[in-house]
Amino acid sequence: MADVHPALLMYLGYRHTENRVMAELAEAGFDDVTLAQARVFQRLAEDGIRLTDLAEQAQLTKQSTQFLVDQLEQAGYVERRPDPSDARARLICIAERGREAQLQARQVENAIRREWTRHLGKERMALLTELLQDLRPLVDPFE
Amino acid sequence: MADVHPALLMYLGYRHTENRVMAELAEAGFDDVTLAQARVFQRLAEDGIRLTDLAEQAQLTKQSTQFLVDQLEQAGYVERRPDPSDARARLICIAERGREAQLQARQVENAIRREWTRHLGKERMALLTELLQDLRPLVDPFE
DNA sequence: ACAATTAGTCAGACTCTCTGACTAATCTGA
DNA sequence: TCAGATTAGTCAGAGAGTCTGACTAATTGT
Repeated sequence: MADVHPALLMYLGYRHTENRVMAELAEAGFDDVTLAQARVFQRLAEDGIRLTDLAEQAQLTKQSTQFLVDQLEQAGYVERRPDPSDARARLICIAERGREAQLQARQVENAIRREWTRHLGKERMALLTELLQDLRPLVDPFE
Repeated sequence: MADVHPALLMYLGYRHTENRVMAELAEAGFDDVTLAQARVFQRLAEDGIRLTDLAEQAQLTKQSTQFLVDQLEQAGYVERRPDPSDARARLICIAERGREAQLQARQVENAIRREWTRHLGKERMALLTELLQDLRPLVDPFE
């Protein structure tokens, strides 16, 4: 069947990457992060993010996000700092252990990038990335 | 930041499509399907599939899959038939209401395909699909 | 200054997913 | 051939994840 929807193919690529990252994180000792936690963690920005914004990006309610961030904080992956611009808000930042996990995750991501590049060739891999980027305005609610 | 991982871009495309399908299904009256149910339903083959195989493809335990299939069956989206080749097994098939929902979902998918094609152009859309297909052996555990 | 909005929290219910223990049918090899 | 191992599915219970609703405190706008 040649007529598989591109979105399904995208899903396969994403799922494969997520699986690999989770597996290798666990192997590297980060075996206390759940998938749900990782999906939230993944969206943390370098300079911190508010719970509400994080929730919106993760497509979760802020209560659900809070539940997961609490666990990430408990486990040392994340810390909350006061938001200097708003006393109600707090900025969720990557903490020490989170930084280490992030490094590990990036290595897996890079490995996958290399595998895909080796398979497609450098040109076509660049093309794929470019095409996906082009599609972004249509599919990314934050762009 | 130009260096977003292609897998993340893939995720955005998939999530957008899934969101759209779910929203328009709900609008068309199929508002009793949950996301978890839909993700299982999506994997049903024309000639039926066994619970165990469905579970493997959905990356769930067979107990979880059973839980969701039971609900889909209750709601008329799915029916179970005996498997002629194995008296232990049953084939999970698409039922009447499921057929209707599938039709609706396909229309949304086709609409998205058209939108993407309009945005990228016919050539580049074909190229994207081809590149994603090429990647499939690396990312699809069933290929 | 005060009403409306926004950021976050708390509590409780419901959905989803898992592990473990089980039955029945099928397969395998001595 | 037939007894043990495997496979397909089920049942029960626990745990994780997600939601809605009600709330407090800070900020914004008029």
